Amino acid sequence: MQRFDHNQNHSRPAPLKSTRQRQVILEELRKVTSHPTADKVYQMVRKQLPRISMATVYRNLEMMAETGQIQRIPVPDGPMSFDGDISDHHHIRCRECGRIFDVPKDMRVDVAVPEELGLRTGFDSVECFMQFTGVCPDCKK
Amino acid sequence: MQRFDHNQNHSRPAPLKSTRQRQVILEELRKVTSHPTADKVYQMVRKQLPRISMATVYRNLEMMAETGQIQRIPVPDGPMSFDGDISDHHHIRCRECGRIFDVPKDMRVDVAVPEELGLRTGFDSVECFMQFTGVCPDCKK
DNA sequence: ATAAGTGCAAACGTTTTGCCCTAGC
DNA sequence: GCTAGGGCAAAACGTTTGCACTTAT
Repeated sequence: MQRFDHNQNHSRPAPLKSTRQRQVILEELRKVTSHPTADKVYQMVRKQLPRISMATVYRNLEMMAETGQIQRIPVPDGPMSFDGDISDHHHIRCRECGRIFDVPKDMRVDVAVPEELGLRTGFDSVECFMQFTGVCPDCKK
Repeated sequence: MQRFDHNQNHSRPAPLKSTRQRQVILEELRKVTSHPTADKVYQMVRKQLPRISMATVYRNLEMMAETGQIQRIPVPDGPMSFDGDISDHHHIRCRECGRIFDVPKDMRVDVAVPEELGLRTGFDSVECFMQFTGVCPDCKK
């Protein structure tokens, strides 16, 4: 089934139990800058919790995104990536190697646009998903 | 396997044969404004070509995107959509019903950003994928 | 004790593939 | 006649779900 709403700001109630799985997932995600996919997170936490399942990883990533503890980074035409850094920033993805890097959000971008767009299209609560791509310094060779 | 490059501007050689399947797919895509997914395109062309297969639809959509005859619209967290209108414009997607609408590209958006970003990140040929979301007039009720 | 959370395996929706057949050139 | 392209079925991929078991509260 198709899910249309990938907005992460609908905060849901915080989890009721504190589990080792959750702790490790969040820890690992916060200690890297690599914006891993669910599968990468699974590989990372498996070193500490060899019996953890993918389902648990997915369930917790989803929950953490909805409670605002992590950020989801939808990758057009690729698997979802995750970011333990929830500060407001952009991402730039290398078209060669696929790696995602942070971009500080201090530029004159997408600022006045959503309101203007709402007026012109009749849409409510307009948001803008934006992702930069390019060829990273490493891949320039 | 993961595909990182969803850029549609790497024009590949034009197809060698003209087939009925190709004609119908392109026709149908050009006659609607609804930005259908591959499955929707399949349903559309099946009325004229009941024996066509999904594989053919996917193969042709990919080829047409790479030869610049159609546009791919990656939908974050949803199936790829397609647009027979290849003129330069943005899209806005309703978070309630999932429909995609056109937005004219005449706003002061993403203009000077890529160059500046290149300087600041060391990336080459920076591009910006941008997609707006909101609640469409119909879904406001 | 209870119910939230886990692991496992199976299912899901989307997209791709291999193989053999069909049909444009 | 040659080979690009098609149909079919199966596989691949990322993700979700049902269910019985475990564990934090």
